[in-house]
Formats: sequence, C-alpha cells, structure tokens
Amino acid sequence: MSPDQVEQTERRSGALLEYLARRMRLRSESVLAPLGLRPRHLVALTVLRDAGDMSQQGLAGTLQLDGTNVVGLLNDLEADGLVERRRSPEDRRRHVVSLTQTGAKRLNEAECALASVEDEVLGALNENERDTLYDLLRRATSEVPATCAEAAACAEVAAACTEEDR
Amino acid sequence: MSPDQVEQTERRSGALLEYLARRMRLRSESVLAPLGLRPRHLVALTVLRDAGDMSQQGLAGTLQLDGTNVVGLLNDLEADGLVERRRSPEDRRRHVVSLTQTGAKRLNEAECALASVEDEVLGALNENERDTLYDLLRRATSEVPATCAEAAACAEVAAACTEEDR
DNA sequence: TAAATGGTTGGCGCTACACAAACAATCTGT
DNA sequence: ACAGATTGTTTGTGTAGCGCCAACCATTTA
Repeated sequence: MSPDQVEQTERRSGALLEYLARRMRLRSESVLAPLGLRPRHLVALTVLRDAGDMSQQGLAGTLQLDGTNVVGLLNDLEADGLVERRRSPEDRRRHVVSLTQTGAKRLNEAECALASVEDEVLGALNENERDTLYDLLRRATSEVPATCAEAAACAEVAAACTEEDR
Repeated sequence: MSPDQVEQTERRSGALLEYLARRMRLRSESVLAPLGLRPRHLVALTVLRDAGDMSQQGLAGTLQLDGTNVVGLLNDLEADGLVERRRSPEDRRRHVVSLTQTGAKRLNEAECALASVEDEVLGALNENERDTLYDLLRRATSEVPATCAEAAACAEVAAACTEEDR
C-alpha cells in the first residue's frame, strides 16, 4: 500500500447501532419487567408519543412489523390501558391508535426507570453528548423516508408535517 | 393536558436506538446477503476491527452473547476466512480471535454496500449529522463499562495485539 | 352486488438465542 | 504430580420473536 494513502474507513453506523441497541435492550428487560413492559412495547409507546395517533397499518409500517403481530402488541398495551383503539370516523374500518394518559405516564415512568441502564450503556458519553445523541436519533426517526410504499400509508397520518427546526 | 404546561420528557435513547436499529437491520439483510453475511456477522467483524483482537470469551462478553453461540458465529466467519483463531501463547487454552485482511476487506465492502441503506434510514440527517452520530456511537461502544468482570478478561488479552501483514 | 380494504384470530415454521451437559486441552494451586 | 478450575467445542433442548398464510368480520368502493 502506498505510504501516503489515507485509509478512509466507511463509518457506517448500522452495526454500531445494532450493537448498542442490543446492550441497551438486554439490560432494559429486567428494569422494564416490574412495569409490565417489554422493550418492544416501549418502542411502540415511544413511537405513538413522538409521532402521534396512527392507524394500525401505519404503525405496522412505522415499526416495520407484520400487521398480525401489531394486533398482539396492541392487545397487550390496550389490556393495560396504555393505548386506545378508536374507530376512525372517516373510514370506520380503521382503528386510530392513540396513547392514553396512563400510557404517557407509564412511558414516562419507564424512561425514568431506565436512567440507570442508560448510565451504564452510555457511560462513555457525558451529559451533552447524550443529549445530542438523543436529538439525532429523534430527528432520524421523526422523518419517515418517502422511498417506500409504506410512506403512503404513513403520509396520510403524517400530513401535519411542519418544516420547523430549531 | 394543558398546552402551556412544560412537558419535561425524559429523553431516553433506548427505544429510539432499538427502533432505528431494527429498520437498519431489516434493510441491511438483503444488501448483506450477496456478500454471504448477516447483520450479526457484521457486528462481530465491526467489533473486532474497532476493538482489536480478543479472546472468544471476551467477544462473548462484548457482544453479550452466550459462549456457545459465539462458537457458531466464529465458525461461519472463519469458514469464509474473514476471521482467524490462533491459540494464545500465554494461555494455550485461549483462542485469540482476529480479523484477517480478507475480513477487513469484506467488512469494508459491506459498509460500502450499505451506503444506500443508510441513505434511506438516516435520510433525515445530513452529512455532518451522520458523522457526529457515528462518532457518538463509536465512542459509546469503544469504552466498555468497567462494571463487569468481562472487562478484565478483555484487557488481559488486549495486550496480545499483533501487527497484521499487508 | 361484487370486490377490495382494515382488523382479528389461529396456526405453521423459521431464526436467534439461552441454557445444560459432556468432553478435551490446558492452566493453577497445593 | 495431582486435583480442580478454566477455555473452547459439540450436541441437544427449550423458548421468544416474528413472518407468513388462511379464514373470517366489518366496512368501503367500484
């Protein structure tokens, strides 16, 4: 190899994301269990809080999860009163899924309980860095790419998309 | 909820991390398949590249994976010549696992191939933001929390770093 | 009225993974 | 030198997550 070659690595975040997510998830499980939640429930609740009400199909698209599995997931959450299924007025076939107050509260409790986990897993990052990490993740997840067909389903709900940034 | 209420959310990254990792993984699979790799292989290769040589136990600890499963994982990678198991000179029970140059090359190829996936999943982030995201993830994963006993095992082996022929 | 759509249920199957047991090679303490 | 612990390997078993298919309502659309 030439001596002055700049070894430009590819810097893809995918593997690191998965690696970190696994660590986080494994440790979260025990913390979440007393709250009657599992990691995937937390993801669903988070999505519902951050993206707002959604049809079940929209949720399936967002979570990239098979529709039949979303049913079970929502059954769990609704049984605990964390989530609500209402028939859509415009199209009564649809269910509009929304976070209840109890759901929002439980989600918040869970996030509080996860402080120790985050401290452990993100121990190498200081307060500021964790904050920007959260912001980046939040922004990355807030905008659903328009490339896929699922976007169409989501777009309907996401119609209230504003281009405000701070 | 009253609109003027200052809703202080907890800003935990865990759920977002998992959410994003899932999206990334699902789309990665098809891209990785022609290279004979699966997401978890990529994680292993990435860890080996970023953290250097490691005992199998150390790898199991780092990946938070059961030891017996690490065997199978490494069998896959070694069969493809992407990874090498050498007996440790100091303790011949141990295998020192290291990335081969073919492995490094394949990893790089994979990361190149994943450009489109990242474009899609991280579409909401610009070049700079993706860069800082990568840096944050990298730093978060580079420092293994000293809480666990695994750290000792890793550190011990880490001394046996070898210069690779190129 | 017929066909398509959203949701629900049940079942089948695959993959990832943990866990346990048994074994070989090797190290460590007495 | 011997006993016991430790690393890695194999094999087997169990379980959870999840995709997929098929059948079935309720509703909407053609």
